[in-house]
Amino acid sequence: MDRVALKERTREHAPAMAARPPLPLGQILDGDCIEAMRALPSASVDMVFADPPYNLQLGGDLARPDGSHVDAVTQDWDKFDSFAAYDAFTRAWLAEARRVLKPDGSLWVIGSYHNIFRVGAILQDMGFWILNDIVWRKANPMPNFKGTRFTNAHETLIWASMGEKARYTFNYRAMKTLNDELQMRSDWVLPICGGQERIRKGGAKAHPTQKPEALLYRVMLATTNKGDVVLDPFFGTGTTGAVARRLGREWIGCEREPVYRDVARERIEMALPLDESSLKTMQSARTAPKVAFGLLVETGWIAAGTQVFDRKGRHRATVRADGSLVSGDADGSIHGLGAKLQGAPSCNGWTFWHIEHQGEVKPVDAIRQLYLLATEP
Amino acid sequence: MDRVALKERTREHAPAMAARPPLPLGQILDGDCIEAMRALPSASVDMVFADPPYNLQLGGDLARPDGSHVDAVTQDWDKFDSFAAYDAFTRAWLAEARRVLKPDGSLWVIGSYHNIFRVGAILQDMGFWILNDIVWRKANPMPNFKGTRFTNAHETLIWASMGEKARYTFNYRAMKTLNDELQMRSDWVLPICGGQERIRKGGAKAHPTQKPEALLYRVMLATTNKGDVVLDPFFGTGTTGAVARRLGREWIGCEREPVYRDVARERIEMALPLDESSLKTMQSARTAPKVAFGLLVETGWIAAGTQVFDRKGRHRATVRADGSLVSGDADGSIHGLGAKLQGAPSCNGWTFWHIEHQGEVKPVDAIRQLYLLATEP
DNA sequence: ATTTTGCGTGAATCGTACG
DNA sequence: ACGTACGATTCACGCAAAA
Repeated sequence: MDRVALKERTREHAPAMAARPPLPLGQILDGDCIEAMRALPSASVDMVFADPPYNLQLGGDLARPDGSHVDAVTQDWDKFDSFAAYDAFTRAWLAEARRVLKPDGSLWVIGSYHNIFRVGAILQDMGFWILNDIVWRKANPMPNFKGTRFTNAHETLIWASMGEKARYTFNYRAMKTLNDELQMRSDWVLPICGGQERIRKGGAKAHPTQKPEALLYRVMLATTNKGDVVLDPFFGTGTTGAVARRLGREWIGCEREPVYRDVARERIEMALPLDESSLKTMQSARTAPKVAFGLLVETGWIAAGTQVFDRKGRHRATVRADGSLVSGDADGSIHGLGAKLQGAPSCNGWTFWHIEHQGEVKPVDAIRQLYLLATEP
Repeated sequence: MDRVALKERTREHAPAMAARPPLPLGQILDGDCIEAMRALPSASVDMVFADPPYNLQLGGDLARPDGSHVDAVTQDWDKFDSFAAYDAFTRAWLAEARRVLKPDGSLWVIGSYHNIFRVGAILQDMGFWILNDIVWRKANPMPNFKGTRFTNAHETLIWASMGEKARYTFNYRAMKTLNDELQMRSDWVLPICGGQERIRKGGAKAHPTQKPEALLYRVMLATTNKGDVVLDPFFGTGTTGAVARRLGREWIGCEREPVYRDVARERIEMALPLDESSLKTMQSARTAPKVAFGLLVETGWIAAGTQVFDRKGRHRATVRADGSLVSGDADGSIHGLGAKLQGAPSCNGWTFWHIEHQGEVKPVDAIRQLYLLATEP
């Protein structure tokens, strides 16, 4: 895995070499996240992923043109008296996040224009060093029903290290493989969380702001390594925990609503960890084609760990988490490995590799077509 | 054109009713932008578009509000001090921008993750109300050569009104037309400025951060009207002026570098204004000529006594001679009765009620459109 | 069984004029 | 500063019901 930049030496993060309290791995801590984080030792986690309240400040009710009611975020946890109050809250949880992060760890925060500018400025003031801002471009956002503004079709994530000179983890090669051999950009197109993935209780959504697993998948695959500890101070229904388990990362959550904690625990229990070979991500350079095979893995159209094979059954391979394939000692992109196994100069992996899908054997290109049909036109 | 929300009345923006200094339209003001803006009358411009310096370490570009120089010589410079200086500079120019903006005017700022979070938080603190954050997704960004981060493939714009209750201009219909009859979203894909458009002096680019005209075109078309005054405090090579001229908007620039001023003047002179007919944009119903339902009855397009019904045939009503509807005991306007029968708080009668016209079932809005077509000058 | 149509819904700062 | 009346406004996706 890639380690970038020099190791930062700061007194505040010198690891305590004496006996340290054990980390509550795989646990959801009860109560206020700031209090909960205080119970954790300093410099002990590799990543913090935070989806704090956005402080939306919504007005009255909103109706669609057809008269139906928009189910808005009206929860108390999103209410703050003023920008100053929100800022104080933000400083408090960020300070704890900074304390528990290892010097080489990194921070992710997601937000919208309501809060993200404040969060970004505060974390800069605290010494965090912004590495990228990432735009999650929603494939299917809610429209602006009244025609008063531009459709609010994205959210923003900030990725920051502990300081300008800090090392941090960035799995460049895995990201490039995931993006079909093009550098991963700062704008990610992903659908919002809906369908089977959206957790419902009695027909209603269990949590108003559940994030898609594909988003966390990319975040974690890009900036943590297997076995790393990921802390989510605003755990909600546990998307972070579910993805961490799938990707072989350790996790700790904080969540003060008992209902969300229950939902999260049940959900994470059902998340199946990927096996060892699927988790190994590409380490070296390869060459390959166009529409990302990795995107199909990330979005769950093809699960990591899935077996693929050629039409005559002479070659088999396993899909890894970053969209690469592994077959015995050999690995590569769908195209590279196909060529290697056949001893051919090149291979169109999309038509070479097949998959069993709904009881039928289909080329993986068929899955791509399904994805394209479902997302593009 | 659309005006949204109530007119804000604040003392700070009460227009001076006495003689006002004339606006220096079509001029590039010399010197520091904060000083230059001080020469402009309060509440006099409709839009401010600002592309402030991004890089916090451009010591030469940073001056404190009192004019003193920000010392940025030492390599190990104090981040907090530099952020504070940048914030002071930002507050100073935003305060002047706020003073010169009309109560119904709006502000645009473009930036990257280096500065946009600070700018956004500060403008919120000053009372500006964020309407959208817009992501300019670069079609052709510079790659990340070292492979240490995600390719930084976007910049962020903030669009803000003078306050929560302020009116602002948003040409919804023009944007929808521009976007192939779909609502314009908050993510815009546009190429960076290059090729013929990129101004060069002796082979080298004349300005390091020249923005594409397409970006300003969309900004101005969306949020100003013909004849509006647009102020750009960081004029550079005058993209704002060139697009303003093309779109029939007035402009004022501030730029302290003589070289940029010369380039901008020459460039804007060559920009050809569009003719009147090209400038006419699609109007929303809100601003299109109003047609009362009663007028259609009065003029015989819909006869009194005609039966109207909702699309699913659950409700029927009869048109009365005064343009009201009656259904059993209930009556009212097309909107009021529609709402009443559905038990809804409101209803768009134009699309709710249908009529049989030439053997087809059509919303009554279709008849209004026919009327408009037939009576259009 | 397969295709078409209908309907519900998603982190939303979502109206204006005139009494 | 209210209240009240008028009237303008939606995209993509998942799933269920119907054809």
